[in-house]
Parts: sequence; C-alpha cells; structure tokens
Amino acid sequence: MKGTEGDVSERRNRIETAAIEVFSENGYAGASTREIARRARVAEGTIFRHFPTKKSLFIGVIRPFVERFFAPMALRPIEVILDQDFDSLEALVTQIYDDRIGLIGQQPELFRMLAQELFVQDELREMVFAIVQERLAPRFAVVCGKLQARGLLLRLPHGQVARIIVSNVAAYGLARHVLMPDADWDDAAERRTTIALLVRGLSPPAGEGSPR
Amino acid sequence: MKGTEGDVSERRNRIETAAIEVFSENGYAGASTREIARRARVAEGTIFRHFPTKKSLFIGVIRPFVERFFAPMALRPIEVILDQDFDSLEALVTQIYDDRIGLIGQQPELFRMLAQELFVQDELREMVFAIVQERLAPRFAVVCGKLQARGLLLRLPHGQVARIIVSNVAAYGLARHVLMPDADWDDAAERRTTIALLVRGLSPPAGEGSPR
Amino acid sequence: MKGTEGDVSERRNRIETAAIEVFSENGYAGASTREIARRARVAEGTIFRHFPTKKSLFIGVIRPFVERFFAPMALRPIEVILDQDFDSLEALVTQIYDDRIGLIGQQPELFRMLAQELFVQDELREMVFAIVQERLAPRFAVVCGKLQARGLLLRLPHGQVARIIVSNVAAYGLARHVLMPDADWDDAAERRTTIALLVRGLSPPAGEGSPR
Amino acid sequence: MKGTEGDVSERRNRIETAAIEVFSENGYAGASTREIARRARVAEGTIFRHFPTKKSLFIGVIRPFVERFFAPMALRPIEVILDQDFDSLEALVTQIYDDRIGLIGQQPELFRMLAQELFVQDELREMVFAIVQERLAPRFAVVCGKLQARGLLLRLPHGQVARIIVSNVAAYGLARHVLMPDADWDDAAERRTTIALLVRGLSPPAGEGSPR
DNA sequence: CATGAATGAGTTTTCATTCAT
DNA sequence: CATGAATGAAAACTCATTCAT
Repeated sequence: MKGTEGDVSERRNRIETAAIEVFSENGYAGASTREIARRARVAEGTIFRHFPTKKSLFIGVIRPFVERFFAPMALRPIEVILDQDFDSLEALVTQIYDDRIGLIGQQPELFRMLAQELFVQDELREMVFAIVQERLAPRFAVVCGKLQARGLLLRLPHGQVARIIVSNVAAYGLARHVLMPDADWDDAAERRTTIALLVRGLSPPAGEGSPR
Repeated sequence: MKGTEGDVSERRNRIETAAIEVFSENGYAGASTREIARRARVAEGTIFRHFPTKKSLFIGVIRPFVERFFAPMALRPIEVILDQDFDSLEALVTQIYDDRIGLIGQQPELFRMLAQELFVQDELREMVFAIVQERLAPRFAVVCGKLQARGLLLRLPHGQVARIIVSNVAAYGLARHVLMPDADWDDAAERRTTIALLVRGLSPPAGEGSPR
Repeated sequence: MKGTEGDVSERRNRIETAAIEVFSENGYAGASTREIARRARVAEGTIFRHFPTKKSLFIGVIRPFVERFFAPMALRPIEVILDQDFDSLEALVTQIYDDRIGLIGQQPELFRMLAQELFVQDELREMVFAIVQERLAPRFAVVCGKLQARGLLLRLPHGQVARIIVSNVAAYGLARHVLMPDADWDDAAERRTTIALLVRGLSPPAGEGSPR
Repeated sequence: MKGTEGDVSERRNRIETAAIEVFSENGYAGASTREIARRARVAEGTIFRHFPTKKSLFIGVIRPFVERFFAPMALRPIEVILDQDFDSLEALVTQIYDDRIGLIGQQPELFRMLAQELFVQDELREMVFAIVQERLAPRFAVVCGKLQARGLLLRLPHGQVARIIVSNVAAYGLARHVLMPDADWDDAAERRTTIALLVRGLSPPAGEGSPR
C-alpha cells in the first residue's frame, strides 16, 4: 500500500518538477507537453492522466506558489507578521522582505513563471487579484492602519503602500534570481539598501504626522 | 507604379502595428503570423518579404522601443538629461520618471511585450544588457558621480541606483498600463509619491555625506 | 467470496448494458472503452478481463441480437412460424411483422447499432449473411414454396420476397424507434397499413397464378 | 489565371473524392484525416486549409448529395416530377424510383455515408429533416392530394406514403449498391417488382374509393 | 514585390490495451 | 479476477515558412 501510493505521488511529482522547469524556461505557450514528458521520464499520455489539460498542469503547479507568495493565510509566517504588533515600519518591511525573498530564492523558477505569465493569462491575473483582495488586503490594512495611527507610516492608500513594497522586493527578486543569477551579488548589502529605502521613503517626514 | 515606395512603407507599417497588437495580447509564442497578417490586411507571405522570420519581426518592432527606453542616445531627451547639470536628485528622478512613464503611456503594448519576453528570450535579454551597458551606464555614472560628489546621493553602486529607480518607475508603469489599466488612477498623486519615495530614499541622511 | 460467481455475472452484465448504450449513442468507432467502464461502474481493465478487445465486446453484445432477429433457430417463435402451416400470406407477414417489431421495440439500441455498423464492419456483415443463409433461408424457402404452390404468393425469388418484407418492417422500425422516437405514432394504424401493403403487393393478381 | 484556378479546384476535388472514399469505407468516426490526405496525395495541413474541421469536410461532401436526393428543388428532375400532372400512381412511383436509384447508382459511396451516419449524427439528421420538410413535403403533398382526389391513391397520411416509397427504394439501393454490390442482380426485374408492389399496395382496392 | 495555397513537422489530447499490485 | 496507473501510437488540428504565379 505504501509502495503504491509512493509511486503514484512520485510520478506526479516528477511531472510537476519537469513542468516547472520547462514552463520556466520557455513560458507557457512556448513549452511543449512532449518536452515535459521527456524530462519527467514518463509517457506523454501519463501527463494527461494526472492533469486533464496543459493549462490545468500550469495552474496546478503555480497556484500553490501564488498562495504562498500572496496569502500565507493559514500558514504561520504572514499571519504572525500581520497579527503581531509591529512597533516599527522597519520591522514590517524587514519581515516582508525576508519572507518574499526567501520564497523566491527557494523556487526562482516558479517566480519566473509567475512574472512571465501574469501579463498574458487573464485567468492567472484574476487568481492573483482574488487572493490578494480576499486574503492579503484586509490583514495588511490592519497593520498599516496601526502604524499610520502611531505616525510611523505615511498616510497613503494601503494599496499603494503594498504596491511600493512589493514592487521593490519583486524587482530585486527578478534581478537577483531571474535576470542575472550569475552576477556577483552582495545580498546583505542589497537587503540593507532596499529596506532602508523603503523605511525612509515611507516614513513621515520628521515633525509632520508625529503624534503628540 | 511610381507610388510603390509609399505603398511599401505603408504595408510595412501595417505589419508592424498589427504585430505589436498581437504579440502584446498573446505573447511571442502565443502569437501567430496568420493572425498578424489578417490584422495587417496583407497576405501571409508578405510578412516574410519584410521580415525573414517571425523572430526578426519581433525584434524589429521591439528594438526601437528598447533603445528609446534604455538608451535614447541620438534622441535628445535622455542626452539632455544626462548632460545637463542636475542640481538636485529630485530633478534627475523627475526627468527619468516623466520620460519613462511618458513612453510607456504612449506605447503600453510594447512595454508589455518587453516585460513578458524579457524573462523568456535570451536574445532579447542580451540586447537589453548590451544597450544598457554600452549606452546608458557610462552616462548615468557621470551624473551619479556628480550628485554623489556634492553629497546629494547615497554612495551606492551606480547599478543599484539605476535598478532602484527603474524598478519603481517600471512597477508603476506595469500596474498602471498593463495590469490594471481600467482602475481609477490619480496619476499626479502617484507621481508625487514615487518621486518623493525615491528622493528621500536615495538622499543621504541629513548630516552624513553633506558637503562642506 | 462464495458469492463471487454471482458478482462475476453481474459485472459482465453491467459491462454489456453499458456497452450497448455507448455503442448505440456514438457508433462503434465513436465509443470509448473508458466511457463504457464509467457507465458500468467498473475499472477500465475489467472490461478486458471479460472481452479481450473492444471489437469482441461489440460482437459479444450484438451477436445474440442478430441471431434473434434473423434466425431464432432454437428459440420457439420463428421456428413455430416457419414450421406451422400458414394458410395465408397475411398470417406469415403478420407473424414476421409482430415478432420483428416487438424485438426492435424491446431493444432499440441494439437495432440501432446493427443498422449503423452493418455498412461499415465487414465482420458483422458476414456474420449476418452467414446466419441468414444457413439458418433462415432454408426454412423461409419452405414456407414460400408452400404458399406459392397454393397460389397465395407471387412467384418471385425467395430472397427478393424476404428482402421486401424485411425492408418494410425494418424501415418502420428505424423511423419509429431510431430516427423519430418522439413523434406521435399510431402504431396500430402503421401495422395495418404495412401488412396490407405487403399482402396486396405480394399476392398474385386475382385469376393469374391461381392453382386449379 | 485559368491554370491557377484549375489547380485550386483540382486539389479541393481530390480531397473531396478521397474523403468520400474513406468516409464511406470506415464511417465518419473511423476515418482519419491522415488517410484522406494520403489518398488525395496532399499534405494533411492542406485539408484544413480547405475545410476548417473534419466535420465540415464531411458536411461539405454529403450536403450536396442530400440536397439532390431529397430536394432537387431548382434542379429540374423532381420539380418536373411534382409539377407535371401524373395521370397514374405508377407514373409517380416510376419517376421516383428511377431518379433515386439512378442517383444511388452514380454515387453509392455517398449513399452509404448517408445511411451510416444518419443514425449517429444529430446534425446530419436535422439537416435532412429540414430539407425534407421545407422543400420536399409541400410539393409531394400536392401530387398525393391530386391522386387521392381521383381515387388513384389510398387515403393515407402523405408522410406515410412518402416513407413507404422511400424505404422500398432505399432498401433496394442499399442491397444493390452497398451491401451486396457483387451479387448477380437483374435490375430490370427488381425494378418491375418493386414498382408493382408499391402500385398495388398503395392503390385503393377496386370498388372502394373509386370516383365512380 | 504581393499573394495565398501548400507543406510537413509540431501541437495537445485521446484511446485501446497492458500489467503490477 | 479487479483495479487503475501507465503506455505510446494515433488522432485532429496549427503553424512558420516556401514558392509558383
């Protein structure tokens, strides 16, 4: 029993791993199921036993990544982030930075797939929007509100704050792991710089929105 | 018969315009030359009179955009930017912001194409790198150097400064013109926020690198 | 474990019933063993335990129908028909009509399968020919001969008589149960008309072939 | 110009001819576009340039046959049949018989295709029904009415009369050209028999509905 | 040069059949 | 015997590219 189940999962895993590779290298439309089958060392038909269509295979591998990236709801990390009391903007930004960059570093191919297809596939875009709005936005709003109330964050719309943080983190992730993975990177320095930029850029100017 | 040349250019233009549309909507691999021919109202074969392969058509339409975006060499705007004496970081950032966002707003389809394919096509990526390194980096280094010498810019590697500015501008361009073009946008407010973020984030803390 | 045999027959029956449905709806080539397995609520492999190939399954379900339709040899009904002394053409035609139409009405799907595939499958056609020639023709010839000797039936080749009767009955069966099963049908009137047509059409004109 | 057009039609014709052969031999679902291409001596892609789908190829070849068979509207033959004054049932039946059997004899493969697929393809069945109801039924009703008024035809519903005639003619066509084309056939004798059967079977019994 | 029919390799997907459990 | 995952050949269809006109 164990053996059988193990085998089943194993083939499925091989297909998913191969799919991530091939999609990441060639984009969705440029990837062929034949190549995926070859790399997974299974027959082409086997793919379609596990995933009824090529698109469902794509969604099947990218969805968990998107959920971890944008809404680690039930999973501890972000919940902890958002529920814990942040006593500084820096703590918030640092948490977000480390979590996202960690995820990207673990699975750069999936991040690459996401970046590529987000502009082409309406389905994927809607998936991301839905997850962000339902699961991320509300909790993020709470944290922003608290910081703003304490004068630690500019009074910008929360969506804009989120976009600014995400885009700076994502831009580094893209450059670091997708566009120029072979360059010499001083990760610690980059981290310091980006966090500092965001903290200084998003803090209210001294003497402006300060409480008291 | 005499007017043939005019017709030639016109046909070529129609093909290029149609190609931008179709590539932008479907990505390079997802676009078909047949569809491009249909929209350009030319025969399928005609495309291959003007561009020997599908890829050369893609490069043919995107290269001018990339050059304008990353290295407006012979074109005035950026040359002016870089050669003129900037007496403040804000002036620099503002110039870059307005030029890039202006370009993206004029041709969002080309920007979209660029964003999509940059991760998939090695050829395109190398083209961008080459242009950046040969034509943009040296001139940008000069400007950065001047500002740093005057204590108006953090002493970061110039590449990092460029990346930070570009990624913030590009992130807004993507959100504004590609991902959510139909949302309500307060362009002026976004501009102010982004420029302020970059200026504050990239200025040396008061009393640190200040001259004198 | 004891009741295994019962289960075996039951599984086999479910497979046959499902096969009849699916073959009838889609034709032989258009039917898939997967769909048959689904409707029979058995695993795909189970079908091939009972029938080595898809074709053998087809033959397995249609053969009994063909035998009942064209040569109810050991079965009483037609034997009775042919061996009993018919004292009129009408009695013969009525018997044939009622038996065939009854059979078709009971299992219209099998009749439909037969009608569809008779033109495509050489194997099936040969099966029907063999059954007709070996088991039906000789007995039918006896009955025809008797009626002709008594001047109650035109002196046509027996094959032609058979064909005429069968085709009129089959044509009604097709229209009634296959082509337009949902139309309003006056079965009794149709029966009267068809039988009358055949009787009048196949009887010798008065005063022609009459004996004496 | 002539040459080009000729070539175009020629390839299309070769495809249609090959399609009729292959569909007729294997049925719609059992026919492969690859085999059709092989027999037409064209590339497989060429088929899809002329007919966007396999089904449209099927419809493309069978529709003209169905129209000629069931509704030779604008074409003379049946119009003449129906509009001319038939002074006897025999004249009507003979005309129908000779026209239909002539058509079947000319293109037995198309007749075979029609017979096979009529039971499987809803689309085809609806096409036939539409043609019969719109173009055949009204004209046939006129002729039947005239004959009935003169006491030359049983007072049956016109649909039933049509079905009886058509099924007897079609049954002969199937046996003669589809099921047993290689048997010894005495076409003249068959013709006489079938027409006589229909005439005697459909005429009112002497002294019944006679107009005096 | 423009055309568009033709090509054939390539695509995703289906299917009857096999076989380890 | 039953199961259902695996197979790979074959299906319908697409596509960039060529070439005769």
